[in-house]
Amino acid sequence: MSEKKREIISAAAELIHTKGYEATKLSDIMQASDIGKGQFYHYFSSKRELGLTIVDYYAEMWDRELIQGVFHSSFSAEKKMENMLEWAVNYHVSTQALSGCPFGNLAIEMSEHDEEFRLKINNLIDQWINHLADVMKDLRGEDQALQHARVVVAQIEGGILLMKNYQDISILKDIIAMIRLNYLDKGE
Amino acid sequence: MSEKKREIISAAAELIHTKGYEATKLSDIMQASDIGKGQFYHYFSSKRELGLTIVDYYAEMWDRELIQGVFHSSFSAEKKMENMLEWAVNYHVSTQALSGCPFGNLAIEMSEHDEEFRLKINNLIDQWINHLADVMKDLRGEDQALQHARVVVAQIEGGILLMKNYQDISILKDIIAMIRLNYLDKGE
Amino acid sequence: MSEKKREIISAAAELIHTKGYEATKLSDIMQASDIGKGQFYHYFSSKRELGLTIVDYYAEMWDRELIQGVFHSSFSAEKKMENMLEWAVNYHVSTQALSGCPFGNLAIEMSEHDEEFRLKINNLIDQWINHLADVMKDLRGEDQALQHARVVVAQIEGGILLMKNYQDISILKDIIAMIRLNYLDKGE
Amino acid sequence: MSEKKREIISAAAELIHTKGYEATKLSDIMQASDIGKGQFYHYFSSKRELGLTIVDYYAEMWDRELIQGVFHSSFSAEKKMENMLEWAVNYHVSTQALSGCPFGNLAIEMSEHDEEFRLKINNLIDQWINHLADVMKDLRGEDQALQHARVVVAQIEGGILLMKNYQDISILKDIIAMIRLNYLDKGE
DNA sequence: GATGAATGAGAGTTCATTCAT
DNA sequence: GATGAATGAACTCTCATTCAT
Repeated sequence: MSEKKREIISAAAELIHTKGYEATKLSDIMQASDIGKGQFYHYFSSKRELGLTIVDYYAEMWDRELIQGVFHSSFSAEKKMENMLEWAVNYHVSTQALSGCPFGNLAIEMSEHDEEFRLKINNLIDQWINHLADVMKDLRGEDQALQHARVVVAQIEGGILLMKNYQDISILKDIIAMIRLNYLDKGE
Repeated sequence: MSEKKREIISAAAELIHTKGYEATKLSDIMQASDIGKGQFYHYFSSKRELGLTIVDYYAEMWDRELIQGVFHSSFSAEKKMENMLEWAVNYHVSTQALSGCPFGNLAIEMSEHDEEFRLKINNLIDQWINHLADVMKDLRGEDQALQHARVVVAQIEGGILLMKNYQDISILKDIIAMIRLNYLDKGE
Repeated sequence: MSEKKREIISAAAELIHTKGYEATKLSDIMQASDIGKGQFYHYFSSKRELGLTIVDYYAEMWDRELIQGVFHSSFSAEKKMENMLEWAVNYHVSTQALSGCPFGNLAIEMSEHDEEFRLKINNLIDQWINHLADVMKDLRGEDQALQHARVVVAQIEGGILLMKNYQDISILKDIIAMIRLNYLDKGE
Repeated sequence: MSEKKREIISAAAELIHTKGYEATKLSDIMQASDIGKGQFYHYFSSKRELGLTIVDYYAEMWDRELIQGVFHSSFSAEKKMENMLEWAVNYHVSTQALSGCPFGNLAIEMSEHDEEFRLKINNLIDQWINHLADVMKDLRGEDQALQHARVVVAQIEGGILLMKNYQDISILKDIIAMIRLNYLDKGE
């Protein structure tokens, strides 16, 4: 993939993360990645195609950081869970972004009226939940492992939503802390 | 408030709930509420003002159904919690809408770049959390009541997000069931 | 129909007559009828809809001048034929337009890839041929009346094509004269 | 001329025949002849130059099939006329194309606003008419030979126009049959 | 209080053409 | 001789908003 295409994707990803898909205009993207109209359409056939490519771009990051970096690591279940929680918070701390979850936002904006977006995003979320369910099995046995995984993911995504609405990252930190308390520090 | 204005608000609220604020066009609203351009601008000075009015409209519903109907009722803390959970699920069951949470969606779409929207929505969420914190105090003592309230709200909002992305209401039902298990059926 | 809409139609009809449908740009139409983009789309939902409306506009003229004015007149068959030929030449003489036949041009441009255009135009041509076939029956009996009607229409449309390519109206006049000779002055 | 250039010309000729000059985009041509932007501009300096080249390409075919193949043959005038009529119908039968006459279409689309196109096409048509006039002289004497030639060409081109608008080749066949009847089977 | 015509900036997209490699 | 990235004007169309009646 050409350098320029990558540049467009990452500039657009950031814009869409911040403003949403619909509110991000092609002109914003062109300005942010310093290209003209023609060049944009040289690389992408439409704004929607760019949007879908961005989801793929998140999917790669996701796979690298979460699936490979956390779940496929050789750490213990406890440590995996801990790393996942840290990773979730750190993303928002490091970017100082109070924009929320990049694909959580897209999930809400696109799921109902664009099936292709929905499925791509759902694939990410479903992977997350399933890998977490495996960790749950190690942590607390087979019983309701999937349900607990869903609860944790919901809690994180909901926590990010609250953080965004309060524009205060400590809200998310607190909620993540509660997950830790509930699933990791139980017996202590 | 004139009947027509109310009609516009409720038609627009539904559209925005489904498609989002940005993706809902004035023309959609005019068509859905059967009015012309002139009449719209007679009642509202701008699309944004309508949007803000819609948040107020949700605030009324909110106050009626959740604050008065649940938290200010004379039921026990357990029953209040139970009713709140039922109310949360029922909204999505009854409307068969897989559109998600009307103001949760707006929170994500608007919080970062429109402070007035953010504050209005935050007011609703904050009320919810604070009233729930009171219930928590009754249920399980002062300790971390606010944190637990936030966790529950996050879990519900996150559950709705997952439900929307899976386009499957059972996801939300399961997550709500887990909250019930965690906070209500503990000792049983 | 509003005056403005009529103005747009007639300005656009002339442009499309001269330059063709595809080569006539919205900006040409806007300039010629002195309107802005918005106003155009207030009256028409698309360029194509305008195009179809223009065919209807020709159909009206057609009905008025040819069907009512010539074929439904109380003249003899000879006189009807004569009037039709005169009308055909006069259109091109009076407008000094060497643009050809307004809907003959469209027939060629649109027939193959836009069925709605094709059918609308075909309706005009078919009416012409059928009314002329009736005149032929009066003139020279039932035998091959339809075939002769088609031949005459083909000769006229083909004559207009030659006229346009030679950019010389005398070509058309000559061909019309030959039709007259063939069908009207036979016995003389 | 390189093989590739010939390929581009024939692919573009077919596209323009079907869709028209304006509606045929460079991208269509590039796709149909499997070349890139650079290669196109290596062989042609512009779309217009390609268009003019295509008329030349038709002129060659024209010369080969009609002028040499029919008019310069050693057949009798009757047989030449007959062969010309057969050739005219066969082109549309064999290609099953209801796209009409390749340069008749161009004549209508281009004659009025591109003098170079007009003259090139006019050259073809004029040759046709003049050669046919010679045949007419043999067939029916000097009297109005040119006029009759024009009428026949007009009838054929008009017949093709009707055929295209009816999307029915039998219309053309019928009209050609009438020419035969009029000029060849007269005395029989 | 209501209508819908008018506005015009800007949306996403197309396209012939140029240019660096 | 060939590639495809880059250009930018122009294209059809959208939209929130204003204005005259």
